Amino acid sequence: MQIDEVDQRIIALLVADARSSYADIGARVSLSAPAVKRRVDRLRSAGVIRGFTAVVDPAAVGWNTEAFVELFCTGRTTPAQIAVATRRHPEVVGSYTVSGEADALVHLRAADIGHLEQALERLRAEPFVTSTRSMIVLSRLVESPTVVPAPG
Amino acid sequence: MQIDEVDQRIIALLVADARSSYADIGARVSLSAPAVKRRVDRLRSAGVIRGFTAVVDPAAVGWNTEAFVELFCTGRTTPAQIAVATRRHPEVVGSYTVSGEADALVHLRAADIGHLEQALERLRAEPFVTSTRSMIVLSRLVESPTVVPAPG
DNA sequence: CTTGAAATTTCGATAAG
DNA sequence: CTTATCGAAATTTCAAG
Repeated sequence: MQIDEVDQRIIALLVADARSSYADIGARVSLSAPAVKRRVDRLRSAGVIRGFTAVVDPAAVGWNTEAFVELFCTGRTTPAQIAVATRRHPEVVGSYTVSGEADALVHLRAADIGHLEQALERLRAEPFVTSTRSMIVLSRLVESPTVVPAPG
Repeated sequence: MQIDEVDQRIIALLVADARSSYADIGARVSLSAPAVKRRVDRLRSAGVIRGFTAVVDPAAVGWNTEAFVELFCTGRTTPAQIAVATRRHPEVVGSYTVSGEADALVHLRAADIGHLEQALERLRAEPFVTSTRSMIVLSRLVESPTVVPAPG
């Protein structure tokens, strides 16, 4: 799909504030509200824009503990297997296959250390997991929800 | 601040779709639209809801390469130092101090391997960085923008 | 094929109960 | 918190570039 500079600016504006009106966006990109809506609809159906979400402070809803866990897997483990296995756990907020020593990196978010330990235990129980190495997050320094290239 | 079950359900609905109307949300939580708006306003000013954003497919906007980099730092490096240093780089989408071997974990997103290498080089040039260990993301299996505890 | 303008419907914000 | 109201925004339709 083709994305022009106007689309990029619209995307950037929606990332900054998903609730801004089409008229507001239109004013900034020199287009009418319906024209903006059509572009947004097109971007949505093309999958460029996956959706709109609220950014929530995890601590405020009681999720105070976070960790990144490196997974070491048995020889013939497929990414698909890791995907379905990690997706099962509600504590998993991110999961990636990676190059390097480990086979996968899993981002966990839990209520507290006890909850985290329990989630980790469940992860380790997956049949293809041979071992894990955990990094507990001490403080979150940066966390951008999404990133778009700078307009221009 | 106090968050009740209704607030939690409202948050969950907004995470699922930040553009749903107050009336729609109200219908699902058995409240009127103004009542929902008041709660959302309260949650926003309390910082529980940080904002609303569009979820964008990074690949669709030309960011095809991703990596997690472990930072090893000199003895007296503070989290604040790491924060300001990592925040400077536009490729950094996440940055955390962690327990374990490394001192920090940095999540990078770049256009391609060349761009990633360049960003990594800039990171390694930070005075307090003694060494790094990179995990290049081969495939993204799970990536939830945010997570809220299951309602109920 | 995309835009802009007008018309209709829906939504948001506020006041009152 | 709810109902009611007014102004604004979204959405559809349609005509024009």
